[in-house]
Amino acid sequence: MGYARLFFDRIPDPNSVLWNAIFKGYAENEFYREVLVLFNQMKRKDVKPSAFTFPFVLKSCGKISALREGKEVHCFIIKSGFQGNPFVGTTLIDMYSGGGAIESAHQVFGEMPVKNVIVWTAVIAGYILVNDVEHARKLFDLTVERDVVLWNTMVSGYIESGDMVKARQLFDEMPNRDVMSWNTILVGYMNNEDLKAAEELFEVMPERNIFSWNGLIGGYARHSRFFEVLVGFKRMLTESDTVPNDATLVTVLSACSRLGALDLGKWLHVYAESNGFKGNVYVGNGLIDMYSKCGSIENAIDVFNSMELKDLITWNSMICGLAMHGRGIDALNAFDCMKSMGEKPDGITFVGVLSACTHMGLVENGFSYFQSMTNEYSIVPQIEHYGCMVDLLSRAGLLKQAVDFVRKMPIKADSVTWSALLGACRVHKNIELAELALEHLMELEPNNPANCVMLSNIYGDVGRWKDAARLKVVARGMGVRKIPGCSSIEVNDAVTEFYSLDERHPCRVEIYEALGGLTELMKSYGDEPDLKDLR
DNA sequence: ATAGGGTTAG
Repeated sequence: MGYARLFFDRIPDPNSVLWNAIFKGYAENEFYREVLVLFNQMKRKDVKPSAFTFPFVLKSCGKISALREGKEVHCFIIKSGFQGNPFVGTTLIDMYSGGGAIESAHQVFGEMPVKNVIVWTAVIAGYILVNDVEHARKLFDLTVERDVVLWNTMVSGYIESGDMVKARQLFDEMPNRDVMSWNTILVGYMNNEDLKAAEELFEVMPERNIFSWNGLIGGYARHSRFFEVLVGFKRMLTESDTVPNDATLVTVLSACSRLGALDLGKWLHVYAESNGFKGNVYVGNGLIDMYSKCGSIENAIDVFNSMELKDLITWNSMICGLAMHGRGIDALNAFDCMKSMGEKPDGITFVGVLSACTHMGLVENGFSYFQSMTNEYSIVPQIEHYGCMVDLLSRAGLLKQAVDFVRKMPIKADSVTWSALLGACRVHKNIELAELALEHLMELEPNNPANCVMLSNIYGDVGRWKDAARLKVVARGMGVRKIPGCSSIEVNDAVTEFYSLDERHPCRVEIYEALGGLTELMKSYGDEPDLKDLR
């Protein structure tokens, strides 16, 4: 765009076609503000816009939610007699409904002399966007011409409102379906918690494209079914001609992160580099996160350094990854570096920054970063940030201050916050505050036995066995079993889950013998393993 | 040279 603009600026009296070309360039590259600035210049130079001008300008207004400017453009359109143009009208409808002004969108629609199927689709999509499916359906029933896009729009309207029955009914009524119709209903089932229906549909689809595969794999990922993500990806590679794209890789990388599948993650890294994804910001971000969460922070840093283009998520992934690995200084340095590169931090950046402070015990620094959120960056701290502060104080052993902080918080503390405090009470052996934390946790999560088990363990630590037993009984009385903490390890190209004291593995005897040997070895180095939790 | 539908990351 830089060169295009230089060239444009040297044209003595650009006509409307040339103006439209520069608008198109800026709109396609998401420089929406620049489109509006240039449109004003065009008006000042008295160049008459054509019907082609307004779609670019209106789209830009919509994208940056500049409804006020959009209305001015609308007036200009009426004055210059373009309001009947279907292209202009459609973009007006789109802009108004995108800004929540559905009445204005409907008015534009009503005043249009020629309503083709695209105009109808735009206004129906508008009603869907403002959660008025019923109104959308009424309009749909009034249409005389229906093409596959209109049908798909109405089907996805029902899906977004959570009504899969109506969506499926309409899908079955469709005179003809394209791949997108199938993909829409597939993702619909996935997002409305019916994985089985989605899986069955996937098997009978007449045709699949990249969106079908990503819909399946991405749906699994959203439901934390990470093994299925890997299985789906392997199926895609072996039994289809569809080539993975960046969205596919990002999804599979996130599954690797959660499963600790470092070898597969490394394979994906090589695959990405040799298949044209070098320099893809999405994939790079996924790789940073995968390497961090799989324990390989050095590889994460290498990916980070190799990325020429970085966005907010790149920085956030790196900062959070470093904090996660206890490299607080590096995390805070990265934060400074980010600012000097002109990238604006957001709420998630501060989750990383605050947890970096927590792991280094930097209470005062943590507070000044917390203050800077509102003072310097006008970011309103959310519950997770208050939780970070409670965690910061708690882990530093300042339990009393942590409770005071909770009392002064403008938001009600959630279970994560109280659990952080409860966990720290165990380390710092503070029974009184542990009991207080449990009281609140019982209110917030009355059916989670983990909280009672934790307090029971704290009693056990200090030898109050009666109280410990009493709370174990309470925990058991909750009717649900505590979900055991589960971990996973990648061995020989497969990921295996395991629990504490797991007896399921065929090699359990050898595994526990090796663990016993390691424990002895640690003792010989003077380390005394704390085996309390293995009771 | 312009308008309506689907997937991804912290």
